[in-house]
Parts: sequence; structure tokens; C-alpha cells
Amino acid sequence: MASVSQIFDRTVRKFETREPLDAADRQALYDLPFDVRTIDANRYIVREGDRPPGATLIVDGLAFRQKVTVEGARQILSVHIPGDFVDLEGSLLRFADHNVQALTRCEVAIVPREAIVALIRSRAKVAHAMWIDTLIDGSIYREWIVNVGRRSARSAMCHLLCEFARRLEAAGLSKADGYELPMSQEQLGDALGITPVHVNRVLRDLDREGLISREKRFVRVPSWEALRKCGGFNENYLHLDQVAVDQPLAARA
Amino acid sequence: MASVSQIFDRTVRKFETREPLDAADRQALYDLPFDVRTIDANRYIVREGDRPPGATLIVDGLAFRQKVTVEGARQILSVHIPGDFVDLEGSLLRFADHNVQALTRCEVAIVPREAIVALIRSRAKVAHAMWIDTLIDGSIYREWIVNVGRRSARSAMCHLLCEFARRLEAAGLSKADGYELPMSQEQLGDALGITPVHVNRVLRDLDREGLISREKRFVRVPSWEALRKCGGFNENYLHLDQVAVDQPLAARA
DNA sequence: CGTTAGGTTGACTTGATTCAACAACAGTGG
DNA sequence: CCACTGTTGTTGAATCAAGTCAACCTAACG
Repeated sequence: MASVSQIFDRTVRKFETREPLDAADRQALYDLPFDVRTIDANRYIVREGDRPPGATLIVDGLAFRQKVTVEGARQILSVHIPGDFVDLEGSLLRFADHNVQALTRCEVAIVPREAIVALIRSRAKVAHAMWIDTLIDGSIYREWIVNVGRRSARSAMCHLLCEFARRLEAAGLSKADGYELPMSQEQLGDALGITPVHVNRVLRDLDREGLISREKRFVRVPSWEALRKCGGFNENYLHLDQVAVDQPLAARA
Repeated sequence: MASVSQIFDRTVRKFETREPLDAADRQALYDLPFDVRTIDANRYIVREGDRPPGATLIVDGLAFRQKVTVEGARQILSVHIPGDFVDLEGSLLRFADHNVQALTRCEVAIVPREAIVALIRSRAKVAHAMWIDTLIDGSIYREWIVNVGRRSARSAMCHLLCEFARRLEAAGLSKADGYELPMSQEQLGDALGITPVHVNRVLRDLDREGLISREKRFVRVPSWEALRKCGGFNENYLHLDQVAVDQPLAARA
């Protein structure tokens, strides 16, 4: 359970890597009104078609975006970690075009739409940092299109495992030799556009060949290099080192 | 060949549907310095890893984003029409994480990065409109993930045909009963994550069953309703009616 | 005219799905 | 404490959608 003062810590830290903020910007973020809520795993945070009353910030736990076809097949679109706003779309667009669900039990802070809109109107740097964030989200979506469109199930799985590892590591949530995979095989299938049965077989094969070794959902990776190669993983698209482009790099040291 | 004064017309019009601009905002857009260039079909506009010298605006013709896996398979990520900036990423992020290619012969206007950055810093409403635009791009990427991940080739093709139709129509570039499909079957395959041979068979079957009828690349659609149903197409994700959310709708009439 | 890019079709192969059974495990309640 | 229930994971056998390979056709173009 995060204390009240820590609610926006991760978000502020993330935004500062996008755009240098001044004290007033930081304060505006910390001054945002919010309502903390705990959401059980698998419960919906946002539903397609809804106009959510505010923007939801993940404080603790993981969430994912998802869309269901008319035939009933679910496709997971992205996974989000603490510090991420999961439905800015809801405050800036007319309605949500997809669903957001809690992946694990989540603690979220709901910020009223008016407060988000006011923040954006008054603090240009914060708005800019948020914009950069949506650009990076877009970049990750593009890579996922490649993953489901052009990689074999095996290769796509390795790519996904690399992405999670890298993002969890950047957020300080993983060990060096592996990590607790927070998804069921069915959810992995929905992220990769394959069936859960096939997920199982792919993981089994990767395990047999020594690319990973599993204990329950903990995935140990003997050679990141080998996994990276199998997935054709290049982390550039995550833009983990993103800093504002019109500031000299030296000024940020 | 668009005349100089028309270069930014489509962009201004599009942005105004995102956020009400005032005269100074419009003027700032029209005052942007630019360099017009003609680019042959298939030539690269932006290359992955590059830091482009400016943002590229499509004035005439079509372009597409694309990424190539280590195995050499190409995945098309999006298609862009006149009025779209195709590489804002290049001005706001550190480097391009994907390629942009001309789909048809294109006329583009290249706006120096410094001018784009200055525009964003000085005209908050323009920046906001651009941000909304990247949110909508994100929404389209999400739908494409669903398309390649969870729809059959047949259904994905119908969906893509509906999307093009709707976007071309919204931009005033198509007839009611069909349109000139601007892509080769190989490119369609790269957009759907399937082989060109399979594209051919899917199109043949759709034609035989009367869902479409083809003359060269012109696609006639006897029943949009039927095509829509086959693709599970719901245009919400295009956010074609997007207007600023903190403005009363009546104020825009 | 030859050359090239795009489109078309058939025969065969394969990666992934489907269906079905069962094992492991957590939570629940008697 | 154990039976009951639901969820997740595992495996085999049969099937299918899409890929591969290869031939050939057509139109555009220098």
C-alpha cells in the first residue's frame, strides 16, 4: 500500500526523463486531486464505449489494454506498470475505444477529468511529457503489430519475454537472472494472437532447448543474449533513454 | 501540385476538428518554414535509426510506416494521407524507430525540427491538437494489432478495406461505391501479416462471393454493410468526429 | 520487342488450432 | 481434515488455415 505522498512519485520520475520539469510542474502533479481504489485481478478499469469520469493512474500492480472481436476472440494490446496513466484517452478523446483490465490486484488513483484537463492547460511541460509518453506507447504498439503480424509464435514469445524483462528492469521490478511472469498462458496467448495450448507448447520447447527455465511462473533466463536473438529483440522502440530533444544532453547531468 | 498557400490547408482543417484554434494558431501553422520535395513511390522518407532533420508533412499522395524483422519480413504499420505529419517522432523522440516509405508518388513538405519545436512551445492549442492526433494514431495501431492478431485473413482484409474506405471518404478522396486501392497485393500482405499469394486467394474469394468486385485495383463494394460485417468493422477507433472534450459541443457550431 | 513488376493458380507442406482428456493446485465449505 | 469445485497447465491426435514453391500470364515500359 503506497502512502499518499508516494502516489505520484513514479509518474513524476518518469515524466522527468521525458521533459525537464520545474518545481511548479512537480507541485502541480503532487497537488492533483485523486481517489484511491483497489481493483481485483481481472476486473475492468475502463470499458470500451465508456466515458470514464477521470484518468486512472496505476499506483501498484499491473494492468492491460484489451479488445474483443465480434467473434469473441480477445487481443491484449499492451501491459502497464505502476506510474502509467492507463486511460488518458478517456480524458482527451470522446470515449474509450478499448477495455482496460487489472492483470494483478491493482491499486489505482483516479484523477477527475477536469483536474487532468486543467493540468494540461496550465503546465505545458507536463503536457509535453505526457505527449512524449503517448508517442512511446505508439512505438510499442507498432512493435506489437510486428510481433503478432510477422514473427513465429516462438520468436514472438521470446520477444515478449525480453520486452517485459527490460521494462520491469527499467522500473526496478525485476532480478537480473529472471522474473515472475505475471500472466497466465491464456493471457500470453491473447497478447501474441495464438491459442493457450500453443503457448504451452512454445514455452515447453523453449524450456527444453535451454532458452528459459521455468518454476511455476518464474522465468529464469540463462542467456539474455540468446533470448534476444531468438526474438529479434532490439530495445530501441522502448525509448527508455528518452530525454527532451531540444535540451542539450549535458544540461541534464 | 499544390500551391504554396495550400500546403498546410488540410493540416489546419484536421487540427481544427481536434481542438478549436484561434487566428494566431492558424497563422503560426501557415507561417511554418518548409521545403517541398517530390518523392517517388517506394522511396524512403524516414529510415529506422535516423534522426531526421525535420518533420515531414504529406501534401499529396500516400505514405506508409513499416518495420522489417531480422528475418527480413516486412510489416506495414499504418498508411498516411495528405495532411498527416508522418514523423513527428523524429522531432520529439531521439531517433526514428521505424521506416516511412512513399506508397504512391508523394509531394511532401519538410519543416525544420527547430520550427516544429518552437511551434509546440509557443502554441499550446496546436500542440494539443497534435497530441490528440498521436492518440488517434495509437488507437488505430491498437486496432491493427487486433487485425493481425485475432482476425482470419479474410476478415482482416474486409476490415482493412473498410478502414481505407472510411478514411479516404473522410478526407474527400473516394467515391461512394468503391475506390482505387492504392496498394499492391504484396503490400496488402505486409499490412495484414500474410503472404501475397494468400492475399490473392482471399481477394479472389471475396470477389466470387460478391462482397467486392474488382477491376484492376479499383474495388467496388456492392454492400458496405456486408463488408463491414465480414470484417467486424466498427469505425469508433478512427475517432473521426473527435472534437475537444472540454469545450461544449454547441460552441463549435 | 525483351524485360520487369504484379497478379493468378495448382500441388504440397507446415505451423498453429481444435478437441479432448487429465494433472496440479488453490479456495471453499461441510 | 477431506471432498468438491474451478482455474491453470499439460499432452496427444486429428484437422485446417496459411505458407511455400513453382509455373505461367498480363500489362507497362524503355
